[in-house]
Formats: sequence, structure tokens, C-alpha cells
Amino acid sequence: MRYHRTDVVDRALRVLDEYGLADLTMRRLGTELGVQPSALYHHVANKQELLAAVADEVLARGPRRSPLAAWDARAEQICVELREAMLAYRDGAELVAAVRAFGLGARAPYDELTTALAGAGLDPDLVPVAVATLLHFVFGHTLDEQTQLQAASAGAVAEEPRETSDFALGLALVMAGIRQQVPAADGLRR
Amino acid sequence: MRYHRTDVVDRALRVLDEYGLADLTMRRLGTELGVQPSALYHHVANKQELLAAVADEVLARGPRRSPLAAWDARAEQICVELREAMLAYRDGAELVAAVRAFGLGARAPYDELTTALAGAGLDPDLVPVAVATLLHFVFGHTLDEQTQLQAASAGAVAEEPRETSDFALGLALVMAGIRQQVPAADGLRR
DNA sequence: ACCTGAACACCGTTCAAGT
DNA sequence: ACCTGAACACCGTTCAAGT
Repeated sequence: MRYHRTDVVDRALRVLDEYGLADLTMRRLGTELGVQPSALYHHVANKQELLAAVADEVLARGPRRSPLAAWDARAEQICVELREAMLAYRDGAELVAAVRAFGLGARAPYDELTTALAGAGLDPDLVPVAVATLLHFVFGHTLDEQTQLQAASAGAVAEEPRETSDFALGLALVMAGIRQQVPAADGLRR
Repeated sequence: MRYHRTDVVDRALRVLDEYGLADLTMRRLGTELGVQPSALYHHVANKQELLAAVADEVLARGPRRSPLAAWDARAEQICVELREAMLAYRDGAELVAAVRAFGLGARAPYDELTTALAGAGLDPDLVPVAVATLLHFVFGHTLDEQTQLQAASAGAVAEEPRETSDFALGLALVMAGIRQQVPAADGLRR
């Protein structure tokens, strides 16, 4: 019963998936590991750092399809993979969004999207704007979607089905706006 | 020293602006009013309801310019006003986003945008998608922006200035994507 | 190196009782 | 109607002390 950092992070991920983010407390995690809460501070500096590590783990365990060549198809793919990674764990979107909000970890999607959009022929000043806009859409949509999914799964009344294809539609909307900013626009693509 | 609901909500808004959302607790609010925390439960059912009322107050106190005629100019205006309303109070974006996330209040921007986009000639199935996409952008951007603004104001190092015009650029990107879905598209507008 | 035990300074909420 | 006082069931974090 002597743990390492990985054990703590792994267990935290399981607690997250079983009980949700609100019940992922240092005290509960301690109990789950059969250890005093204070013992956890030997493996992580504080709760925020723990959450950042768990968020990074959620993203790392997400799907990773073979990269596509076209910049716009690649950007869409990154967004789809990000959504799927967050949906795979209970409160995954809330966790990743929270960790992002307090400025720790979860930088992978940002960097990947920047790379994908850099070779698009976009005005360089527009790249960070486009990346941020895509990420705002993905986080916002997935947060809403997961809230509704979880409410429907635990809840009493059957909610409106809420098309999954809404994600694809909204993403296409944003991508269309971005494509329009590419100077050598060769008509419409899809 | 006998309070009504309005007194409690008003005081909560002041506590929010002075100390931030994290310090807006029932106990602190009680102290601020010179009253036991339990007394607050006479005016609000619980903390969530209180926060919803405060969020609605933040939005209600926001600017309201005279409505524009063109559907796209109107939609942009609603987004700009929403951002300004949230930026006017400390942690305003975090509060409104949180209240929205737990399904209470703050429905005004959604309804206004739906009205604005309804007369755009958009496929009716696309209206909720476009509204959601715009709101995800506004909340996501303003959340990030306010975090950085407040970090810079209280913080040590002077951060990158982070152009305010990024909001206009991102918003234009999303609007361009939406305009493209309008059948009778009369060339480009701006 | 990893953990215990106890403490500190907090939370939201309930409820009988007072005026 | 509005409020007090006390309690219940929690939080994150620190720190001396143990092995």
C-alpha cells in the first residue's frame, strides 16, 4: 500500500468516472485508496494539479486517427477527436474546460489545431483567433451535450433527443467561416 | 434590518464584484448583511437559485442599444451586448456560464438570438445550431478574456495585451459561416 | 519516501425556537 | 414574516510525528 503519483491519478480518473467531478474530493480519493487525505499531498502539490493531470490523462486516452493531409479535414478531425475523448469519461468536458480555465495543462488540442491551421494560407494573425473559435465551439458544445446526456441517463423524463449531428453542423458552420478567410479559396468544398 | 429578496440579490451582486465568485458564499453574504447564513434561506431556496438571480441581474443591467433591422447586424449586436454585460462585473462570465450550465435562468440571450436568426431565411433546423454556436463563442471568448483581464489587473507580470478586437474577428468568422447557409446570399457583405 | 493524526479555517443546508 | 443558534455532514490544506 505504498503509492506513486500514477496510482493516484489513475484512481482519481476512476473516481471521476464512477461518482462525477463534484465527488472527486481529496478526502474521498484518500478513502478510496485506503489512505489519509494528507498522504495525497506527497504525490501532488494540490487539487488543481491533480485535476490537471487527470484532464491530460482523459485527453491522452482519447482516439487518435491517422492524420489527414488537407488542413481543413485535419482541423475538423482534431475537433471530433477532442469531443470524443471528453465524452468518454463522466464530466470529462467539465473537467477539461475547468483545467483549461485555470491555465494548467490540456494544451495539446490548442497546439495541434495551431499546427493544422498554420499551413492553411490564413493571415497569421487570424490563426490564433480561428483556433480559439474552434475550441470555444468544441468545449461549449460538448459541455452542453454531456450535461444533457448525463441528465437524460440519470434523469426521469426523456428529454428531446438532441441530435449528435448538431456537433457536425455547428463545426461545419465555423469551418465555413474560417475557409472564407483563406485567400486562394477554390470555391466551396462540401 | 429586515430584508427582502431584492436586498439579498443586490448585496450578492456587490459581494461578487468586490470579492469574486469564489468568495460569494452564503456565510459571507450573511455576514455582509449582518445576519445568520440560515436567514438567507428565507429569501432564496438555495445557493443555485441565488446565483441564477444574480446572473439575471448582471444581464438585465447590461447595455441595450436600439435594435437594428438587418438580421445579421442584429445578431452581432446581441453578442456584443452580452459580452459587455458580463465584462461589467467581476467573474460575470464565469457566473453566467455556470448558471447556464446548471439549467437555470439566463435564457434572454438565447431567445433574442433565436428571434434575430429566425427571419434570416435560414433552414429552420439550423437556427438552434447557429444560436448555440454563437453563444458558445461569446461565452468561451468572454470567459477567457475576463480571466486574462483579471489576472493581468491583479497579477505581477504584464501579459500579452490580447487584442479586444479578437472578439470582433472571431465573431465575424462565425457570422460568415452562418451567412453562407442563407440561400439567397447576395454576395459578401463585409 | 510515504504515511498518520490532529488540527485550522472554512463550506451549504436544516430545523427547532424565538419575536 | 423574518431571524437566531446550534447542529450535521462535509471541504482543502498544513504539519509534526511516526516507519
